[in-house]
Amino acid sequence: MPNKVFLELDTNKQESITDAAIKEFALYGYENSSTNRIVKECGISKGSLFKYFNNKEELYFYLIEKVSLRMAMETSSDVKNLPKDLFERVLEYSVTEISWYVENPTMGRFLIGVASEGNNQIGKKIRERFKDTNTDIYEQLLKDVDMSAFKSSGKEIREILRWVLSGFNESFLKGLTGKDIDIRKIKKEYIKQLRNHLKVLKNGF
Amino acid sequence: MPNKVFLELDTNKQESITDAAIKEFALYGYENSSTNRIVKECGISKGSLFKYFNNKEELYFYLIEKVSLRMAMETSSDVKNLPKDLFERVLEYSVTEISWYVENPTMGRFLIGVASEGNNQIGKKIRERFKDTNTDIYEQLLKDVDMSAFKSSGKEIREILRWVLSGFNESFLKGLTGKDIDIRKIKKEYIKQLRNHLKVLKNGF
DNA sequence: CTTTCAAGTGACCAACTGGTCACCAAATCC
DNA sequence: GGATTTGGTGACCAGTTGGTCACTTGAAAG
Repeated sequence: MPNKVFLELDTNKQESITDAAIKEFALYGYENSSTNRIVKECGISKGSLFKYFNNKEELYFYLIEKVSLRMAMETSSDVKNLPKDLFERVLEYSVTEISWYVENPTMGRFLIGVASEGNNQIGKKIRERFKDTNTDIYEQLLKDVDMSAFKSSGKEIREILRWVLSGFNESFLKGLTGKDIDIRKIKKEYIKQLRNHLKVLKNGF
Repeated sequence: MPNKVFLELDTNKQESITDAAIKEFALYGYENSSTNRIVKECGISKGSLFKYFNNKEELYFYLIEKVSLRMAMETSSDVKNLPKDLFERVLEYSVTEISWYVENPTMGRFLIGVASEGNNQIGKKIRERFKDTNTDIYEQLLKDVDMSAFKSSGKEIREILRWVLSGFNESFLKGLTGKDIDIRKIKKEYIKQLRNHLKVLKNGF
C-alpha cells in the first residue's frame, strides 16, 4: 500500500518513520493523531511523508497490517505444538499473547487502540477491511479441538471463552502499573489467575 | 456545573440543547465532536452556548451525569424487589438494562461512547471524576447476595460475571441491526441466550 | 561540464477547531 | 420617560489539521 519510493528506502529510515507513526497513533488514536508531529518526530518533511503514503489513512492501514502480522508471527509460532486439551491450549496461547503485549508496549497500545476504534468513520473502515483477515485468532485456536465431551455448544464455548479472556486480559494489563518489570513473575501471576478462571469455565461447559 | 443562566432557561430550550449535544457526542465522541455543529443543530449562537457552559468539557461532564442519572433512575427502580437468587437477579436486572439501551439508542450510544473513551486526556479525566460515583452497578447488585454456596471467591464470581455480561451485551447490541423493532421479541431472545450463558457459569462457580 | 531526473523540502492552502468580545435588543429599574 | 442590566449574537481570533506544489539539491547520464 505505500508507494514504491518508501519501500526502496533504507530499512533504518523506514523503521524510524513507522516507529514514530506507531507511537503517535498509539498515543492519540487515529483521529487525533497529527501527521505534523509524526514528521517532526522522525525528522522528515511533510512532503516526503505524503510521497511515501498518499494520505494519513493509507499510512494507518499499512501499520495495522504490519504490526498485526508481526504480532501474529511472534506469537503463534507453534500452534501445531500446543496441547490438545482445550484449556491448556488456551492457557498456553494466552500467556504468550500477554507476554508479547507486555514486551512490546507501544505496538500493544497501538493494536488495542485499533481494536477499540468505535463506530466512527475509521472504525467502520477498519472492520470492513479486516473482516476476512481476522476471523479471530481464537477461532483458529479452537478449530481442531474435540469438544464432544462438553454439554454446551461449540459456539457458546467459543463466545464465553472470548469474553472472559478479553475481559481478563484487559483488566490484567490495566493492573500492571509498570512497577513490576519482572516478566517471569508477571507470567506466573497471569497463569495462576487465568488457570482459576478456566477451571470455573471447565466445570461450567 | 452549568452556569445559572442555563438552569433558569425554559425546560424545552434546555432539552433541545442537551439533546443536540448528546447526539453530537454519541455520533463523534468527545474529541471529534464540534460545538459549531451543536449550536447549529439546536439553533442557538456560539456565544450563548459558552455562556451556559464555560467550555466543551464542562458540557460533556454535565451530560454524563445527567444521562447516567436518568438511566440509573429508569433502570434500577426496584433493586430491592429483585429475586434473591444470584442468577435470576442478574438476569432480571440485565434485561431491564438492555431494554433501556434499545429504547434509548442515542443516549445508549452516548453512554457506551463515554465508557469506551480510551487513555486519552478525556478518558483519564472521566475515570478520575467518576471513580467513586460508579463502583459498578453490578457490585451494588451483588452486594447482599449470599454466595457461600459457591466454591469460587466472591471476587472471581463478580469479575467473570461482569466480563461475560458486558461481552454478551455488546455482542447482542451489535447484532441488532435495527431490522427487528419488536421489543418483546428482542427481550425474549435476550433472556433465552443469557439464561444459557448463566447456566454455564452457575455450574462453574 | 552540462543536462536530466528523481528525492526531498517547507511555505502555503482551505477548512475547521474551541473560545472571545464588542455589540445589540429588550426587559427592568428608578 | 431615560438609564441600566440582562441574555443573546456572530464576526473574529489564534491554532491546528491533512494535504499540495513550486522549488532546491545532488547525483547520475550524456
